[in-house]
Amino acid sequence: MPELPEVETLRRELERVLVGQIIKTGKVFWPGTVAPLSSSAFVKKLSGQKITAIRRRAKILLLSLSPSQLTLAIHLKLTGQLVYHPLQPPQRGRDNSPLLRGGARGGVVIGGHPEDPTKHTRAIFHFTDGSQLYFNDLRKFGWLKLLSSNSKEGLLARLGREPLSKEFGWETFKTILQRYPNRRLKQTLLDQTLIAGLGNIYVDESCFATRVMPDRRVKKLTDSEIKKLHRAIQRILKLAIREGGTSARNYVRSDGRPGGFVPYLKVYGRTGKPCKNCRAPITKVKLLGRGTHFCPQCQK
DNA sequence: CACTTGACCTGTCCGC
DNA sequence: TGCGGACAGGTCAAGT
Repeated sequence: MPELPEVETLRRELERVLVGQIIKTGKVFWPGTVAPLSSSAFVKKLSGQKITAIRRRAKILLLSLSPSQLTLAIHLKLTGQLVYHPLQPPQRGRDNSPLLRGGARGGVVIGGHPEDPTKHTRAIFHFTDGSQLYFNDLRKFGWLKLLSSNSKEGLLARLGREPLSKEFGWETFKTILQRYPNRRLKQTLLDQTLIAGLGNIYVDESCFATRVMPDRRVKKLTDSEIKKLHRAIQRILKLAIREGGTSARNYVRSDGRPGGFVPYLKVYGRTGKPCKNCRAPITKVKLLGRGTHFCPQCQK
């Protein structure tokens, strides 16, 4: 679920609160999340490191660390979350009763943090100012990797164009599409080695906005449709970023609140509901092994 | 090359 | 109520 707009939303939010922070320590609850390093090696390498920058490439977050010069790469895959808990200032008055400290289930932890790890918390980072970053991941597909400069290059080498970059003009987009003329449009749009950052939601939405069926052979697209699709992809991604992403299922922003793009969805997750353009019921089929939503009347 | 299946996982939902 | 199965959908590997 986290696609480019969701990861970019997190990048912007975390950049504000994490750059300059020093990692005091960490805890790993599911070793697979940090493989191939052991949990202890992972924590040891991170401890004492300062976060100097947070970038994004495709759906990957890249945290630059100093002085090690390593990069912490984070992929949320389907259900990953990064939730930041700022330090809660100690409170006074009756709420400060020791009885509430680390108290019973549902109790507030005064001067601590709003939540204990959930059963889906796979790792926690503790910063020297007392704040924490939780990595939650229901399905355990997400990962955290500590990379040298070389291994980082290796990881990023195969990724295609950033769809919101200056280099992604419509002519470039056309060239990319023509690379595999016999493919279905959806397959090329999802191919991270060609275009980096689109996922199932924004592909279906972009196809609807262009009034094109996702299973169209790429070579059958007209120039006018390619231009329209190019504009639609950029417009939808930008709007979704502005809205903080799409919380269709698990995704939340770094403060735990959902993104605001769901009301803008025209086809994704609207199976059987009337098309917002023509009232025909939105149809869902399986294409390339993925749930694929479209309007049978509007899209050709 | 196009396309499918399975693997990695756990939760929700639906029909019986 | 529980139980089995489909489904969610990012990515890669392996097979047809």
